[in-house]
Formats: sequence, structure tokens, C-alpha cells
Amino acid sequence: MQLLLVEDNQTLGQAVEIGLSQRQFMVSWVRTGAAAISNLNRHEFDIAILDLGLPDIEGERVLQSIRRKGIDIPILVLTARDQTRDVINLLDAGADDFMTKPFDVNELAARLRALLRRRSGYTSAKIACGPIVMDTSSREAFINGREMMLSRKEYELLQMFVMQPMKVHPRDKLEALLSSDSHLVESNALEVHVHNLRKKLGQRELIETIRGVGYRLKCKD
Amino acid sequence: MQLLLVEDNQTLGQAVEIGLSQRQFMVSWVRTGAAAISNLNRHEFDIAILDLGLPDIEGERVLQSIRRKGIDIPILVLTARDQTRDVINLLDAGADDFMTKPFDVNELAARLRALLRRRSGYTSAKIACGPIVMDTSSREAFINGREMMLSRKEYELLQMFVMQPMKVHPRDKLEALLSSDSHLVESNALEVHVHNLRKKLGQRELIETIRGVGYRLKCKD
DNA sequence: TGTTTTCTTAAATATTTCTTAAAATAAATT
DNA sequence: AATTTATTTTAAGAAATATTTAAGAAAACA
Repeated sequence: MQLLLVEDNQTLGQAVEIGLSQRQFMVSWVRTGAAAISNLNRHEFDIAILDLGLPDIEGERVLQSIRRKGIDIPILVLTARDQTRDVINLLDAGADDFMTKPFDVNELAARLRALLRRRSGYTSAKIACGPIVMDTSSREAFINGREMMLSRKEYELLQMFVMQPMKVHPRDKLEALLSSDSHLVESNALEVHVHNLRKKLGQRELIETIRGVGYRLKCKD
Repeated sequence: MQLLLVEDNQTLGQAVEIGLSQRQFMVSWVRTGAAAISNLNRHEFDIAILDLGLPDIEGERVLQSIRRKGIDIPILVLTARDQTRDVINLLDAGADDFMTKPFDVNELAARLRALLRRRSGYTSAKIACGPIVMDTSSREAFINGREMMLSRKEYELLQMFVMQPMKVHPRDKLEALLSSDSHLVESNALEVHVHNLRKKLGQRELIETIRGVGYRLKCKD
């Protein structure tokens, strides 16, 4: 696990570096805010520890600068002040957690692990097919990076298609997917939904009609 | 915090239920081992208190049954003074802590909190998501740095949202979170709570409705 | 205990989504 | 080409789902 430690105090920095190295973190230690920013640009870190009270740039500005660049790794802030006000501001500025000095290295390590765990808990289950991307966790659907607002049945239909692209889905299977009950659909509900989906997709040749059988999703690039 | 209390004694059960409710636990109280097992299957509890000397099933068997099903929430066992010799067996069977009756509810609450803390490895006390910041130790919630006065259920709901922003939380999961009992909610209690939460958040588009599925918290800036 | 807050319920309203059916279009068959 | 058959499109009403109120019940508080 690649960790960036931003800490100007020699004693504290060394203690953290040693303590975390022993706990399976790969620690890179820098002393200034400027170094922190350039390092986060260059390298791919998994997580960062940021001390406030840096010599060059104020901690909050470092934080903002990092977040503005779209770097969204978890950041744990070290602070001497124990004032709720500051902490709220920091969390607003993009910090994920904070600890007041002095602290126990065990707890620090535990919190870092918790942050990493929480992050991976977000794992968005994404499925894609050509220009279509779906996130089954947030239930979002995109076409060429643009979000589509899909109704429940449209979403379920598209998900079925994206999960098995190029497969021909028989019309009766799709109708069963749409009708909640064993309630048989006697009308052209399926066709209407496909029509609305095509409209939202823009490129309507993406869903191909297999006459007399059903539909399939084409996924060319 | 969802807690399952397994206790057949009326007086003791009531005392614990009241005492822990006052300390921000959401208590579901069942009287039998069978009920305990079925409840742990259905709901998502964070922690459980199990009295030995249940009328139907022996406590140790209940414990084994729970663990065999892969339910690994912390379990604190209540024993009478003359049962202390069984404690070793219980801890082997998967108990996390025990207390001998009679006990002080303050101590019980403290131990429960310790178990929860130990489990999550110092779960960070503060969590944030966009303009929302929550302090899970002091139970405060802020929007744009301003504190919101949330009722218990509103708080539980928002915490769930903030812990997994953008994730779609199915309505039945959220209903289970709100109903302390196995008492099924047949009404629109969830909707009303969401409505009140939105009102307190000010920006009511933060909680997005996923029609037919549930809700999710949007956390962009 | 009485008082206050919070929770649940239910009804009224609002909104979105689904189904239906009919007309228009396209493909296949004769 | 004319006919038949299948699919697409449109639009409107029906059904499902969500929001908002308000009031009584339950719980927490003092």
C-alpha cells in the first residue's frame, strides 16, 4: 500500500515512517506542501497523511489544491488543534479523517486501513458495452459519458442487454423480465419500452431487431 | 446502532431496553432463542446481547447456530453468577464478551461501545460527503458547517447515506434500519423521514429518489 | 406526573411510469 | 405489386409510486 506522509517535524515523521513501514505500508515522506502536491501528481499513491502546520503552504490550501486536481485518494489530516470548527472546515475541504496529536501509531494504522476499506466498499460495479456504461451500485447509466435518466423497466431492459451483448434476447424472455407477475403481457409494452430506450440512447441502431425473435444489443466501438 | 436483545426475563429485559434506548441504541427485544436466530437471519444488526438460561434453546446452542450461519456481529453474553464456569465454553463458542448479573447499564453500554469500536478498528469518528459532515461519536450532523438538529431516525438514515454515498439504498433495507422491531412497516414512515431530512438539509435534491427502488445521496459540490 | 418531542398513520395531492390501442411504417410472402 | 405480417411510433388514460400534510400515538424528558 503506497502512502504519502506530509510532515515537517523530524521526530514525529520518523516515528510514523517506522511505525507504518512495520505495518506493511510503503511510506514516502516529504516535508513541505509543495513537495506533497508535486508528488501526488507524479506518483500513484493509495492514501496520504497530511500534517497541518507546514512551513510553506497552509494545510488547508494543500488539501484544496490536491482535490482541485481531481486526486481523490483518502487523506487523513494530523492536527494539533482540537477544535471542532477547524475539523469541520477540513472535512469540507476534502479530508476524509483526522487525528489530533499526540496519537497512537496503532490507532493511526487502524484508521488508515478503515479508510482504505471504506473506499473499496464504494467499489462501483460497472458493466459496459461500447458507448454504454452502467453502474449497478449507483444505478446510473451513461451513453458516451452522458447520464441517461432511465425508468425502472428501461434500466432492467438495458442491463439485460449490456450483461449479454450481442446475444439475441427472445421477446418472451424480455416480456417476462418486464411483467412482475406471471401476468402475461398481451400488448406491445415491450416494443414501446425498446422504442423509448432507443430514443434515450440516441444511436438507435445499437438495439437491433431480430424479426420474429427478439432484440440484441450491438457493441461496436 | 441496531442491537438485538435476547432476554426472557421481563423486568431485566425492560430495564436494558430502556437504558440502551436512552443511550442511542436501537433495541429489538426478543424472548427466545428461536426468535433470536430467525431475527438475526432477517435483519441487519450491528451487535447482540444474549442471555443464557433461555426457555427454549440453550444459550450455547444459540450462539453456535448464529456463528455457523456466518453471522459475525459482536455478541455479549449475560450470565448469572453461578454460571461463570460456562464462560470459557461460551467464549470458545463465539461470544465476544460477557457480564454477570446484576450489572450496571452504564457499564453494559460502555462495553457494547468498546466491542463495536474494537470490531471496526477505531472506525473514524467523522464522516463527510459533500456539504454534509457527521461526527459519529458526538452524534452531530452539519450541513455547510451549520449544525442540524436531527431526530434519532433521521440521524440513522443520514448516516447510512453518508457512509455509502451514491449507492442506491433499497427501500426495504432502509425500512429495516428504521424499524427496531421485526415489526413490518406497512406505512410510509420511511418517506416521511426522508421528507423531513430533506427539509433539514435545505438542498433537497441531495437525496435523490430512485423510483421503485429506493434513495441515494448525491455528493457533488 | 405532565410536557415536549418524535414516530407512525392515513388521506389528499402530485408525479412518473406503464399499458393500451390505433395508426404508420417496414419487411416478407405470394 | 398487392397482401400479409411484424414492428415502430404516437398519444392518452390507467396504474403505480412518491410527496406533502396533519393529527393522533408513542416515546423521551423533566
